[in-house]
Amino acid sequence: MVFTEKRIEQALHKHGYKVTPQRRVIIDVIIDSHEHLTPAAIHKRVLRENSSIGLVTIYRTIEILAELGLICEMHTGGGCRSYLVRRPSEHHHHLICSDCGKVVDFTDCDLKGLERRLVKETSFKINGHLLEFSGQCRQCNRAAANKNKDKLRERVEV
Amino acid sequence: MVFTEKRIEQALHKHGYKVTPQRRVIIDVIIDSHEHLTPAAIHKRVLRENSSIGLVTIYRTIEILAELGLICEMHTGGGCRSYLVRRPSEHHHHLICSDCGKVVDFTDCDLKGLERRLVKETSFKINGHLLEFSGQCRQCNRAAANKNKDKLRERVEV
DNA sequence: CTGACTGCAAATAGTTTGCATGACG
DNA sequence: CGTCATGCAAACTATTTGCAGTCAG
Repeated sequence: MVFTEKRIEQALHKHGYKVTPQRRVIIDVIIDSHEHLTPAAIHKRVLRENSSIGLVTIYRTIEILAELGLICEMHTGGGCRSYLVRRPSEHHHHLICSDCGKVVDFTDCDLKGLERRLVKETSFKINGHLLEFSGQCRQCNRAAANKNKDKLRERVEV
Repeated sequence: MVFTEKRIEQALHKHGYKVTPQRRVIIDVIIDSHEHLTPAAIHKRVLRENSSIGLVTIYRTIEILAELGLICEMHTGGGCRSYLVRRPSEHHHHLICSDCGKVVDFTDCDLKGLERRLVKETSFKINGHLLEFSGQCRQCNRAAANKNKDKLRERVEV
């Protein structure tokens, strides 16, 4: 089950956002398409319904929808440029610290079983996968913990 | 073990690319940094070594290095904009057809064991993960197979 | 009514291209 | 020496912002 138009409109409402005709069209387009759409692609389709909606409105609307967790962003290659020397091993993954950007590589991901099941269930031919964990490294985690401690202290003192 | 400067220069050479001072500096910077660097960040560091290297050269060099598989691109959120209605289930992943863009969702990814091991080995606090499989859906796979058949036929006929 | 929303135009950021000059092999 | 590489400027593309008018609640 996927969010319906009504559900999305309720969510907008609940968070103090207005439900405008433009937003309705944009939401319809995203719901009707089962592909992942770039802002420009959404705009193109939206224009078929209402030729006066600006691309800016698409950007502003998807920002809100993403913020409310109603749509999700995908990573389809290209665009996110960030590079690292590669390990010659044919295959590896990353564990990335979202605070300091530190990267730890790991090789064995043990997804064969899952992959086999997906192939069986979807009839896809699977060529590859992208797996990344994100979190906080030891230092950043500790730093964050200390900061919280400070904050608590402040609250008590005030 | 990671690609060394020498290895990378050999690879450039082997593929008919020249080893210039600019490329040396860029390669050094990428090797020396264990973080993932954006083109702009690479440029900044490169300027410390040689203040006359242009950002354009960074772009052209990383393009080659990526093409030769010497560096790898990472996905660190933001930048890749492409959206889809979200399933209300708290957690899911995608299987994406690289030909037609069709997306299949799946929920259970069974990474707990791997996650536990990573936590133990790296002392990271893991907050989340990004998992995507890419491949060809049944239709596109079939279409591709037919096209290949046609190609083979052509070759035979010519 | 009033604050949030919209469209336009302009600003900004990121990336690519054309071209004359320079240098690796 | 020829070919590929470089740097500059300009062109593009993608995204964000400022603003005045408009509209949902």
